[in-house]
Amino acid sequence: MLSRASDGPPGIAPGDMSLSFLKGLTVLKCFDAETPQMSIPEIARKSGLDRAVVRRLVLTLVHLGYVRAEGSRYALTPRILVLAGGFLQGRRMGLAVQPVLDAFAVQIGRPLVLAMRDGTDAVLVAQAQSLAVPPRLGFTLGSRLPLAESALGRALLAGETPEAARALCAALGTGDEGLRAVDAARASGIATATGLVEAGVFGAAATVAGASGDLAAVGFSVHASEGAPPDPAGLLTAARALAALL
Amino acid sequence: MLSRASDGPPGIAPGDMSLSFLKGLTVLKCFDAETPQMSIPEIARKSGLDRAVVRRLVLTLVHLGYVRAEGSRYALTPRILVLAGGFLQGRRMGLAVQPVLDAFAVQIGRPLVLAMRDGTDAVLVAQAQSLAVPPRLGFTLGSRLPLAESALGRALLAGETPEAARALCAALGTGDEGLRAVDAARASGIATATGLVEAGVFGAAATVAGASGDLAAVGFSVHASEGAPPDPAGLLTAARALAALL
DNA sequence: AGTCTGATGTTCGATTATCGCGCAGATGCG
DNA sequence: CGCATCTGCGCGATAATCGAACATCAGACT
Repeated sequence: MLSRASDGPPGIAPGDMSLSFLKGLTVLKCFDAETPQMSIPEIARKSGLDRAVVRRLVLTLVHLGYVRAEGSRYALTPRILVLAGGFLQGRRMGLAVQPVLDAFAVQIGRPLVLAMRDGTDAVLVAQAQSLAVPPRLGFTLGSRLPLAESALGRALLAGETPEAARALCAALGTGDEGLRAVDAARASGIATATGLVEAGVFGAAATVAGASGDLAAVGFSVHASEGAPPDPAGLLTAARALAALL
Repeated sequence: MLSRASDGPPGIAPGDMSLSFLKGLTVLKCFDAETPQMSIPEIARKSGLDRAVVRRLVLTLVHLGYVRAEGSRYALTPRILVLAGGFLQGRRMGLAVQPVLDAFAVQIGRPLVLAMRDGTDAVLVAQAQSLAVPPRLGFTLGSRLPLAESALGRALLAGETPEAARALCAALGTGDEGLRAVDAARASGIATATGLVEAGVFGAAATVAGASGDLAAVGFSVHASEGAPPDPAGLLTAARALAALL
């Protein structure tokens, strides 16, 4: 995992990268939902790096304000969100995308989420509530969803070329069902998934082919206990409106 | 700005940090709302680093998937949000905080935001909509607000000890008005600010003294054109509910 | 079209920042 | 108390990094 070796063409020559920076980012991503707070040796075990190396990297993060010491353990600070804000504000998520997402959430009557592909995952990049419906799995910005088993992921795959979608499904080791679901989504415009990410949950999503080249998916999910889901056709309208903004 | 030198006690010895990692993070934070897309020389100018150094650091970010090339310019990818997700999920923002924030946004009738202090700024860490009210300034997670001129910032200062609040106001070079506003907020429980962050906007916030030590502020804002703001007392109830979760 | 200039991309020998072993101290357990 | 294990940290050796200099590119001008 910690490697300057290129895994695929066109790779980046090892001499064209910074090993220390790569290690530093490896340390940074050790802080996650399961382990928000860790000691130096815990980070060393999780990252596979030497304790002394981890110590210098963590102290660098402390110096810059991204991490703070809590006793002999370390945790991320809110400053890490500012890095995310660079992405969100750079793409005008707050100014342009969020109001449209909010309006469609009200119109459709369900909380909506917007996701983009990151490797073989769908990553949440915006969300809107329409009612005080509790998020089912506690998703936040940055939450990952599987590409082949979630409606959002399938909508993202549907937005790729058939070749790219097939390659991604192969990389995921997904069965024919996932690829068929993606093909169906491409044909109908609406991707669905039931009970794959969470038992009893139906999800629907539409592909957002951004005018400036960004690919995203907008969708909602409904638990069986909440009654029948709304007509997903509204997602197509939302997708068209969002496409102009991405 | 790019320095291993310690600015305040207790500092971290230069030998205890990684200069390459520090430079890398300096490059990462160059990507912001104003400059979401930059070339190597542009990043070099903005960061004060040599072009060759920037090139290696940027290619490291490309290799790890945090940045992608768009022609000869580079931009952040959604993967950067996953780092933010580590913070958000580690503090159960999605699972525990968001539903409470959503419920109070409905109850109070205004979109609500939750902020935490980051140095001399307030940083947005969560937000909830009640109606399809467009965010005024396009705020996203990670957006910064001034500590002394915003209701949220003043509520955060009110949650600090009087000594710490005074020191922060001194560091900000704020006038007596800011400090008086903080003192008033500490007394009443509600911080307010009118027309300082944006003309014609009234903001109100309450301090959230988290049970586990986290300090936050919850608040809303209303533009004069939207009519009278709701009674801010609801923020006190929201603050108490959120305090149990932070 | 050709030339010039400034900007940008890239290389590689020199230098220094980084590595990680080994030691000292702390902690927990029998 | 003794022992085993874990953690923090120093410093000589070395590999990673630096950045000057060169190569290439892009745009302006004639």
